[in-house]
Amino acid sequence: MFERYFQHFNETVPLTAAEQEFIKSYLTVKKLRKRQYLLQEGDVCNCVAFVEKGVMRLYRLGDDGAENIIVFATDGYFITDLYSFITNEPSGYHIDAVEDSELVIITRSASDELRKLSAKYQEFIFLKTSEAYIQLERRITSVISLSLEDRYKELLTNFPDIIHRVPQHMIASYMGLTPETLSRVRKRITIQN
Amino acid sequence: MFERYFQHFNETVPLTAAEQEFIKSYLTVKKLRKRQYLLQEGDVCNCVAFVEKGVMRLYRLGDDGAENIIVFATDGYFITDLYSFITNEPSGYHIDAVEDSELVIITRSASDELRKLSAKYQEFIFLKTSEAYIQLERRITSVISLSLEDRYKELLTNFPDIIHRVPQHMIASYMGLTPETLSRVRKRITIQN
DNA sequence: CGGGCCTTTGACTGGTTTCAACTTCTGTGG
DNA sequence: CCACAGAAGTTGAAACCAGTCAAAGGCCCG
Repeated sequence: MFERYFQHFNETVPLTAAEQEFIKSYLTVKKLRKRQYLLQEGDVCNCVAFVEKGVMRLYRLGDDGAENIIVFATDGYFITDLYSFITNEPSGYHIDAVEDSELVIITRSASDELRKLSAKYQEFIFLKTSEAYIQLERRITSVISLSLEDRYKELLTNFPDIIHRVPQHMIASYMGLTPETLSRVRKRITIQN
Repeated sequence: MFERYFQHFNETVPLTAAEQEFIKSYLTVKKLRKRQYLLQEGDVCNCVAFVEKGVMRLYRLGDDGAENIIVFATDGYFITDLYSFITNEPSGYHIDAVEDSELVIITRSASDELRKLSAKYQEFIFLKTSEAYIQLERRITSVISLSLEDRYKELLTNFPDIIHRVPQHMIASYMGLTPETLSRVRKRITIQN
C-alpha cells in the first residue's frame, strides 16, 4: 500500500525500518475513482497527497467555465494546493482523479506534528518542495522560450506515458492551448519524422 | 545591513536577539553593480541571495542568443538557481543585477550547517521555498489562462514598482513576448482607461 | 553634443483561435 | 449483441492576434 511512497522516501532520505513504521503511523490511504474530487473550490486543503498509482490533476475554472489545468500528478508525484494547505484559506482550485487512483495522504496536523518529531521527514518534504519548485521553473522556461512543437516534445520526454493516460484536450489545457491547436501541433510533429 | 532580511525572518519565524546574532554569523553581505554577475552559466551555484535592496534577474540564453528572463527578485525576495544549488551541478542560467544591489548571502555549506543547528532557520527556508513555489504556480496559472492584458495588469499589482526599475524589454522577456508586442499591450490598456 | 539603446509605430507575415462539420471511439441501454 | 448518444479528436475556412522587419523618435550616458 505504501510501497512507492517509501521507495521514494528512501531514495531521498534513507530510513530505518523503525523510522519507516513510525512515519507510516501518520499516513492514511485513500482510493479515488475517476472524476472523484480530492478538493473542491472553496474548501480548505487539509492534506498533501502522494500518488501511489493513478493520475490526478489540479485545475481552476475560468470565468467562461473552461478548465485550466495547472498541474498533473502521476505515479510517484505529490499533489496539493500548497497555498491553501499552508495558509488555511479556502482554495481557488479543484483537484480530482483523471483515472482511478490510490493516494497516500498526510493531513496538515499530522504533517506539522511529524515535522517536529522527525528530522528526516522534515528533510524529505523540504527536498520534495524544492524539486517541485525546480520543475515549475523549468516549465516557465519552456513556456516563455520554446515553440509549441518543442514544448510538446519536452512534455513527452518528461512524462512519456501521459498521452496514453490523459485525454488530449486536458493536455491542451495544461499547455494553455485549444484542443484544435494541439491536434495540429501533433500533426506537424508526425509529418516531420 | 541585514535589516530587511531579519525583518522578513521575524515576520515568518520570530527570533530572539541571541538567535538572530547566531544566524547572522552565517551570513555575508555582497554589493553588486548594475550588470554584474552573481552566477554565470557553467558555474555551480553555491549560494542563496536575499535582495536587501535592488533588483536581480535569473535568465538563460536561448539558442539564438536571446535572453529569456525566468525570475525577477526585488527588495525582500530571494534568488538562486535552486537546481544547481541542491545538486551541485553546473548551472544553465545566469543571475545578474538589473540595478545596483545589496545582497545577503548564505553559502551552501553555511546553509546546510545552519539547518542542522537551527530549527527556526530550517522552518524559515522551508516556508520561503513553499512561498516561491506558490508564486510560480500562480504565474503558470496566469500564463495558461489569461489574456496578455490581464497578465500585464496582474504583474503590475504583484510588483507595482517593477516598471519603474526594469527596462520594458526585460518585462517583455519575462512575459515571453517581443518588446513590440508588450508596447502594444500597454497601449491597448491605456486607451481602455 | 553625439551615439547607442530603448520604445513606439506601421505594414506585412505567419500562426493560433474560433466556429462548424465530420469522424471515431466509448460507454450505455435496449 | 447491436444501436445510439455523447464525448473526443481531426480537419477546413475565416478572423484575429502576435511575430517580424524596418524606421523614426526619445532618452540616457558617456
